[in-house]
Amino acid sequence: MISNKAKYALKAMTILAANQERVLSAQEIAKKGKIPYKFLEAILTDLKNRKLLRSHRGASGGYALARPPGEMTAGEVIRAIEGPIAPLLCASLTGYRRCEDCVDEEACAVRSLMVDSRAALSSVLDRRSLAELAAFSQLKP
Amino acid sequence: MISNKAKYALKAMTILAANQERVLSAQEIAKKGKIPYKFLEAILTDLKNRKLLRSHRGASGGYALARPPGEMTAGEVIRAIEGPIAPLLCASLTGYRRCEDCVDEEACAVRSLMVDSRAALSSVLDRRSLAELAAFSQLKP
DNA sequence: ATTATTCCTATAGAAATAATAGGAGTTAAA
DNA sequence: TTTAACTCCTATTATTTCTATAGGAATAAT
Ligand code: FES
Ligand code: FES
Repeated sequence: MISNKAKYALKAMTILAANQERVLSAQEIAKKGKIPYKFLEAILTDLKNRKLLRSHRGASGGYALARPPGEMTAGEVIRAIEGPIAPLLCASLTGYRRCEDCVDEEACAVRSLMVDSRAALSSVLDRRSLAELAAFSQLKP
Repeated sequence: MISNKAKYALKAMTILAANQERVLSAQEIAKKGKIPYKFLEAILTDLKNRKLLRSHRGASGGYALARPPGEMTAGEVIRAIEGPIAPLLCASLTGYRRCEDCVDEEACAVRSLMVDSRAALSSVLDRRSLAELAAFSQLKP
């Protein structure tokens, strides 16, 4: 289970991808995505610090994707907010950490299960681009 | 990311599957898996209440799998401890719940992504039996 | 100037996580 | 029949994470 925060982040990024030509204000995104405004602000700041968004201050400012939506993936967004997608750190590529309680990692059945889970998850999250998400959301306009 | 609790549950179930012939005490499992004893006790109680384990009280008592390890899956264990494996409830089969903030679920790109993620995860977790986990852990004895 | 924005810091309640503690009840074996 | 090894039950607690909310300073277009 992912947090609301990650879900809102994905929604916001999808909305931005679907309006790639314009800069959207946090207010606009909050309204379109039914996301609590102040919470969204914090999320957008995170995404900006992680270099997934660019921001423009002042009147008619707002947020825009840092790169073309075809080159950004859902996995990146989730990692930016939640950290590694592997169910256990011992199975993570991006945030590996040893399990104190497992003597032999190579022989650990739980780890092997989680390595496979990570791969399965990654095959979905790291292959789906924001462009695809935006396209899907416009199937029913 | 899953909780320590779920990880310990998987380890405990794997240990039990690898010693299918005997009844193991919580102490024994705690030692073999390097799991905090009192914490493990609570976990085993959960697994028993969810009918994944059978317990025998008193001297030479302990815990044993409720069914043959070939017929129990990692997915069952995780669901018993963590609840649904879908990243969002709107994408869950076992614990479906509507998203308040999404107007049209069918057109929601985030949901579609999570439906696919759930399927990918399930294809690993619901296909791996405890017997397989036990076998793996004995590759290096 | 005015207004619409991002940006920054601080706060905070609620829930989940990860245990620990102590003891009551059960059962097999000595 | 005692005793030791167990499960089982009920609390308690510290820490962290989640999910926001509040208020105002900095910035930029008009
Ligand atoms: S090595 Fe991480 S669960 Fe065993
Ligand atoms: S319906 Fe659940 S995220 Fe949109």
